[in-house]
Amino acid sequence: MEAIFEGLTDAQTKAVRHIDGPMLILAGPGSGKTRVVTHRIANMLAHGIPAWQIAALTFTNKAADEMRTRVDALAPNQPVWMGTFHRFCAQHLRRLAPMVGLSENYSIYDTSDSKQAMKRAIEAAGVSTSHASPDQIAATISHAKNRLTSPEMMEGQALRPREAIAARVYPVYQQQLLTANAVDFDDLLLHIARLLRENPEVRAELDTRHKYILVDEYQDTNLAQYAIVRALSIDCPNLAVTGDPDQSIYGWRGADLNNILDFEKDYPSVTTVRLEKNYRSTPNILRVADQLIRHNTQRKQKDLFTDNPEGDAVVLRFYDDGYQEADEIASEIAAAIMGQSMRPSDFAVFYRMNAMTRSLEHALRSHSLPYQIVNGLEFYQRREIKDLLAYLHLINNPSHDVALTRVINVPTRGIGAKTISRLRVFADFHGIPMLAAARRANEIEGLAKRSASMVAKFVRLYDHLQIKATAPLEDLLRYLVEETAYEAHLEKTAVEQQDTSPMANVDELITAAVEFDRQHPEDGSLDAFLEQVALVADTDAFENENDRITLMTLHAAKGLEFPRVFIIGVEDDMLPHSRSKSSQLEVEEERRLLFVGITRAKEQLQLSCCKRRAMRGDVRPVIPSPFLNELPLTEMSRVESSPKQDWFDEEMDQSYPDSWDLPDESDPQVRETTDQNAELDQDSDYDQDAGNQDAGNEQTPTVESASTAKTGTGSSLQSGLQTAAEMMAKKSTPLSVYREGTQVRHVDYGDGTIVTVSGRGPKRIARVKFAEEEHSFRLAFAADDLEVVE
DNA sequence: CGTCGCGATGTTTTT
DNA sequence: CATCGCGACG
Repeated sequence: MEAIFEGLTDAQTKAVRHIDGPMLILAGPGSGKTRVVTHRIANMLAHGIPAWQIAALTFTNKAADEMRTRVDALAPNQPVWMGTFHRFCAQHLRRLAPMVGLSENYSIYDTSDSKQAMKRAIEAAGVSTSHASPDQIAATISHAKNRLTSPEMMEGQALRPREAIAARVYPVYQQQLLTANAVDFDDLLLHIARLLRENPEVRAELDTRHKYILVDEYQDTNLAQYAIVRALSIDCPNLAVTGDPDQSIYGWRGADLNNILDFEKDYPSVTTVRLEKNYRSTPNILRVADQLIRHNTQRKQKDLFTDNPEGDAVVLRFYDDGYQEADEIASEIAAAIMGQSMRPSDFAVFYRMNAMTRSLEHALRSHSLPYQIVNGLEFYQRREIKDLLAYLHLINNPSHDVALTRVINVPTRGIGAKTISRLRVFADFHGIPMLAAARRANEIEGLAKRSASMVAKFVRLYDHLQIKATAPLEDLLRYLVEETAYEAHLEKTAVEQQDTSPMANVDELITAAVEFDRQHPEDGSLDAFLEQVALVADTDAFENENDRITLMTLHAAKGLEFPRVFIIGVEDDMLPHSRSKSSQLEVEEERRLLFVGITRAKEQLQLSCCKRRAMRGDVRPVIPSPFLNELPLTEMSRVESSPKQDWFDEEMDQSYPDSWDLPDESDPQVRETTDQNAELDQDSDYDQDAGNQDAGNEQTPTVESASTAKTGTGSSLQSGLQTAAEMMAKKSTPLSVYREGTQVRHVDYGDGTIVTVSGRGPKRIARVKFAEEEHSFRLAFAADDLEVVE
């Protein structure tokens, strides 16, 4: 009990002590919010509240995992429910499915699935896509769902042309989802929200069941999520929400800032706690963040303060182009790891768009620096993975039309587009799933005898696979690969250019399945596995515990912290993004996005901006982000790039005016600070090398320092770390000891022999035969667990 | 029916 | 630049 309150401030203690009744925790960045929430849960448990009555809803899996880990440390093995809103809904919907016209084994369509379904619905609705693309229609419908608008409601109110078009597709799309026994991401929330509203018994039951509810990042909730939380807090209004209006960055997804701004009105008896003291960042960093966010109007003024030491000035850095930006950041990180004994995991690079990782990856790799890209998709986007998952989906839910369409001719079995289209039309006409239509292939007019028999053959294969539906996942997957001759298909259709062998990915999927079986011995059903895959993406698949530089979008950065942060591409049309400049509200959200990025940094922060950037093929001049002018430039360290001496640059430089500078040069304050900073640069001790070189007139100092750093760091890493990027260094790598026939020992499985090794680089996978079983290991991650036996 | 290659096309952020 | 969709050919 003592430990629960140890070292907390008064405000924190107040929040942790609070048990019954509504509470609003306004938590600035780095104010120990997670600490408060987890300690509060521990305190509730200590007061005898049953763990199963507590549910903590988060926005991302990452946040839920973090919370779980920290609660476990305080109160081990308590069945407190922690997870995302979507998972929460998915689990309740399993049980309640029949009430909304679904079966328990319903499928969750991911974004690409629903895109497919959307296209089909658009076609079936006879809507032309010349005025609105499928993506736009999908976005409009998604938005409607997030506002709890049903197809009928939309018909009555549709005003704008785009909405009118979407309103015609919406009911068709929804009906097709129902027929497919499927839901999209939005439906998970929508179905539950409607159930709670329309069904008092269900509402009352769940309200009591989840007597204590915590919501994290409340500023990011949309109307559907708001309605859910509200409905669960009527009889038992023990709702505690945490959030920060300044960190609301999901407006585009329907998040409504008013949910948090009006919380005190919704729950008049609320206890409000403000956590304003920052434990994370230096005053330098906080002042920059504070100055920036003050330019927003949609906010509650908050005073951020800290006891931390002053630290280094925030750096505002200009580079010639994205390549230089990436390369110099890599050099700087390499130098810091070498000279200041920093670790790769101390660094993070944030950017507005996923597309900006290319040059970074290249640079980090050439510096032999280990990194990880926190990015959804990737693995689950791969063709072979999607194929196999589609089979699993279809086995689990015979109505999954998107999955059927994907696999019916994979491997090719003579069922072409025409046949598929006939099946679809027949299915639509009878309102049945396509697999059911396939079973009645002989009834379909105009279907060639040959095609019909191919379809029949596929149905037989399906029924054959179906037998194994309840087997352990590993068995099922292996059986599936075997029976469909999938490996042969992969070889036949191999695209010789990938650095990863498709079969290695298949092995990895099997490994994931084995892992899932192991972690869920009781409920390890196919259903649960697919749900997990659908709701996780692989954002948090491999990230904790490995010592790597983190690359991620500003959105993904929320909730995290790093000693040293680089934010790249702080440029106009990038941040704010060109598509988010149409309204003041959108620009404010972009500003909050930068605010979130800045406040992730604990010790050092650099914002950078290029003079030109390669975008979709050609190089274009860049205007610095208008946000830069909102920062306290006088106290920041401004570093210009050293112009390279080659014809290309000279030519390019001529196309830029000498006065190239931040926008709005008429502002006298900016001019002044700019000049002052020219001096500051020379004194800056943030990075001695870079500072001196950039201030001086030497010819190619930057290049020089980069190459020094490269070799130096490479060797230091060789001795210390085992990482994916390190393996990519062309010659002898530590992991090369893993070959076919190598004897290894594993902590859990004992002694074994490597049977095969496949894939290259970070995806290199070894298949190991142990006494009783075989397992695949992604060497980059498992090397520590696989000890080589002499 | 299947595959290949071309041209056109469009690029934010995520459960 | 990269993917996607479509059209022509085998």
